[in-house]
Amino acid sequence: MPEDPPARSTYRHGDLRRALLEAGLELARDGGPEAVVLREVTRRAGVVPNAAYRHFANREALLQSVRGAALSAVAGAMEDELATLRPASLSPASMARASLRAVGIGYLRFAHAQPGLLRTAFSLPIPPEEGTNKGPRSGLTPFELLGAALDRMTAAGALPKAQRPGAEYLAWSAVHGLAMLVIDGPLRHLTTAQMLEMGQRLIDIVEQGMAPQ
Amino acid sequence: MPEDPPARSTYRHGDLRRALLEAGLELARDGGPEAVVLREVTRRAGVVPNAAYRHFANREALLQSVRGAALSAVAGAMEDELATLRPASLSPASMARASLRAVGIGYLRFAHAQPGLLRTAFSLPIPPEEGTNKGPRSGLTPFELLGAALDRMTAAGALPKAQRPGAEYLAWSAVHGLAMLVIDGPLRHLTTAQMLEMGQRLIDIVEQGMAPQ
DNA sequence: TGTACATCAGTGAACGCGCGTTCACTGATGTAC
DNA sequence: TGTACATCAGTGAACGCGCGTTCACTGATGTAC
Repeated sequence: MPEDPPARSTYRHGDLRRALLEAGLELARDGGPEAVVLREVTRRAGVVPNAAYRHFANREALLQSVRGAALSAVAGAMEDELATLRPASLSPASMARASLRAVGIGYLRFAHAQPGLLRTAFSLPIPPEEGTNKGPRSGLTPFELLGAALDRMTAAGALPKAQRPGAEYLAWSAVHGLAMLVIDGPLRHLTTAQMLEMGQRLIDIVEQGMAPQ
Repeated sequence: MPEDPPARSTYRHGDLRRALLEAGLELARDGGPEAVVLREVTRRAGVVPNAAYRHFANREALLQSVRGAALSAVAGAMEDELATLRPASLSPASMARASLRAVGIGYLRFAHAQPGLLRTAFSLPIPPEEGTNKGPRSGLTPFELLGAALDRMTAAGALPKAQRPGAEYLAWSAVHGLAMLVIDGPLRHLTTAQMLEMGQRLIDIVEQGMAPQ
C-alpha cells in the first residue's frame, strides 16, 4: 500500500535542494531541530539518502539552512503583526509602544502555532551574517525588528535613553521565556487566546517596568 | 591504559541505584537530558548495561529520577540565595521584594553554573507530585518558592492583589527566558557578573512593572 | 538540424556506530533450621 | 555455631534499529561542433 516514494517521472529531480529544505522544515515544524534527520528528509523528498550530499555538505549544513528559513519565518510573523498597525491614527509614542507589543505578540503567536520551528530558529549556530535571511518583507531578523521597535520608543520619549542599551535582551528574555513555557513547559495547554492574554500582561509589565513613572 | 571500569572488588555493587543516578546527573550536567544515555550511565557506574534494569524500568524512568534530582538542585540554589537575606533589618515590603529577587537570582546563578541541569530539570514529564523532591531544605519546588515570594509581596502590599493570579508565570517567563539566552543563546558568553547584572535589571523591571506607581 | 561527448544529479550497496532492550545465566548474600 | 537453600543483583551474549556517511556506478541533460 505505501507507495511512499512520490514516483518522480524524471530521473533528475528538478529542484531537490528546495525539496530537501522543505522536507526539513516540515520535520522541524513538529519535532524541532533534532527531528531534522537526513535519512527522513531524503525519504520525504523521494530520493535515496546520499543524494542529499549533492546539495548539502552534510546533515549539519542542511539543518543550518532549515534554521535560516525558520528564522525568516519568525521574522515574517512579527512583520505580519506590525502590518496590522495604523500609524497615522497614533501619536509617535503610542505607535512606538504598539510596535513593541506587535513584535512580541507576533513572536508568541508564532511560538504557539509552530513550536518546533521556533525552537529550530534559535537552536544555534546561526552566527554567519545573523542567518541567511532569504528575505521576508524587510529582510530584518527578529532581533533587528525588536531593536527597531525599541529605537522608535526612545525616539518618541517612551523609553529613557539610559534604559536603551541591552533592552533587546531584557524584552526578548521575557517574551522568549513565556514562549518556552508555552511550547514545552507548564503552560503548554493554554489556548491561543489565553496565551495572548498572558503575553499582553507580560509585555505591559516590560513596557511599564522599563519606563518607570 | 584506560582501566575505566572502577574495578569493583565485590560482585554486588552495594548501591548501584544511587551510582546510576549520580552518573546520570553528571551526564545531564554537561549535556542536558538527551545526554543521559543508559549505556553511558552504566559504563560510568562500572557495570554492564542491562544491570540498570534491576533499578529502573527503562531509560525514561532513570531520566525521570535525574529530572527530580535536578529540580531539587534548582530549588536548593534558590534557597541558598534566600538564606543570605537578613529579614530582621528590613520592612516586610522590602523583605518581600528582596525574596523575589533572591529567588530569581538563585535561578539564574544555577542556570549559569549548571546549564545542563537546569535544562534537565524542566525537560518535562515531571507531573507526578511536582517532582519527587528528595528534600532540599524546605522540600518546596522552585515554582512553590517563587509563589511564596509573590505571596509575601501581596501580603506586604508590594504587589496589588489583582496582579497576583498568574504572576508566577509572568515572573518565571522573564527569568527563564534570560536563563535560556544565557545557556544556549546569544548571551552564552556573558560572565557571571554580567549575567547577574542583566538579571537584576530584568527583575527590577518585573517588580516595577507588576506594581505600577 | 543532428551527433558526440562531458558533466554531474541521483542510484545501489555497503560500512561502522551506539543505542535500548531481551534472554538465560551465575554467584554473593541473608534467612531458616 | 553451622549448614541448606531461596533470593535476586549483576553478567554475558545477542537482537534489531536507524543513523550519517562513503564508494563506485549510471543515465539524463546541455553544449560544442
